[in-house]
Amino acid sequence: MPELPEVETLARELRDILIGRSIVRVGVCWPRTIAAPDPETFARRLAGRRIQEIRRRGKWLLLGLDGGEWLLVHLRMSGRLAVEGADAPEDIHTRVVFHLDDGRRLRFSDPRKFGRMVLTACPEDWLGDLGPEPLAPDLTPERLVEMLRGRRVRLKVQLTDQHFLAGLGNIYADEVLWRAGLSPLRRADTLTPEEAARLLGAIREVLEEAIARQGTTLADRRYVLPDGRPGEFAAHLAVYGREGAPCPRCGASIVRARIGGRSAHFCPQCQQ
DNA sequence: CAACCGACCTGTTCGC
DNA sequence: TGCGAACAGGTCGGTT
Repeated sequence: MPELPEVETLARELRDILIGRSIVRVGVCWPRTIAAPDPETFARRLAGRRIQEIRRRGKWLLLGLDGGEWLLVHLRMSGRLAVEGADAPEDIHTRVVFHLDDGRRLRFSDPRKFGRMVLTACPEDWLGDLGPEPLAPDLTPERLVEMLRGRRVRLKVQLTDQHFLAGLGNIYADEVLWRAGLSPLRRADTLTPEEAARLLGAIREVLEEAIARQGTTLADRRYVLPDGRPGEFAAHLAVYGREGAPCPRCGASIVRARIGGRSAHFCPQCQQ
C-alpha cells in the first residue's frame, strides 16, 4: 500500500530517470484508470510531451510536462510504476504504458484497478482538499494542536484522514502512534500540547526513516522501486502486521483491532 | 460532526 | 481437496 514514503521514493527515483525524457506514445490497456480527460485525448495530448519536473503531494505523484500540463498519478492500493526496456516480459496487470524517447517505457500495473491518472493544467482541482504535508517545516506543534481542536474522532482515524494530514495510510499511522506511545483509540481532541508535540515528532521520525529506507515492501511485493528493488523499511516495522509478536519496546504482545473500518496494530502496554 | 456502509476491484487466506 | 466467503485498504459519496 503505497503511502507518503513510497510515493516520495518513487518521485526521487523517477526524477533521475525521467527528467528531460519525452513521451513518444501512450497505450491505455484499462481505460478506467484514466479519470480525465477521456483516454483517447489523454494519450493524444501526452504524445510528444517532455517531462520537466516531478513532485509529490500527499500520496499523489505529479509529473510536470512542457506545455504546462501535469500528469497526476495515484497508486491507491496496488498501483506500481516500473521503468523497463522494450524487451521486458508481459504482465497481465498492465493498465497504462508510456513509451519513452530512449526506447524504454514507463509501465503502470495495477491488479486491483483502483489507481487513477489525470492529465490537467490545474492539479489543485484534482488533489482534493488535502491537509498539510507532514514534513513541511511550517507544520508546527502549535499548529497541530490547533488542527486537533474539536476533533472528536479516534487518533487512528484522524491520522489517516487526508483532509487532516496528507500522506499517512494504515501502515504508517500505526507505526507513528506506537512511536509516540499513544493509543489509536484516543480521542484526537484530548491530546495535551506535550502529547501533540510528541505525535508530530513521531510522524516526522517514522516518515523520514521510512524514506531513508526507500519505503515498505511487504511479502506481497505490491510496492517496489521502479527498477524492481524492494524498499527496506518492512524489517523495521514495530507493530504493523505483527499481531501476537512482542513489542520491540516492552515485549508485550501486539494487538490487532478494528478501528474505523480497518485494522489497527498497537501495543496495549505502551500505548495506553 | 461522527460513525458507518457500499462501491470500486482482485489476489490471497480462511473456514467448512 | 475444493469451494465460496472473508479479507486486504485508499477514497468518495451517501445515510443515519
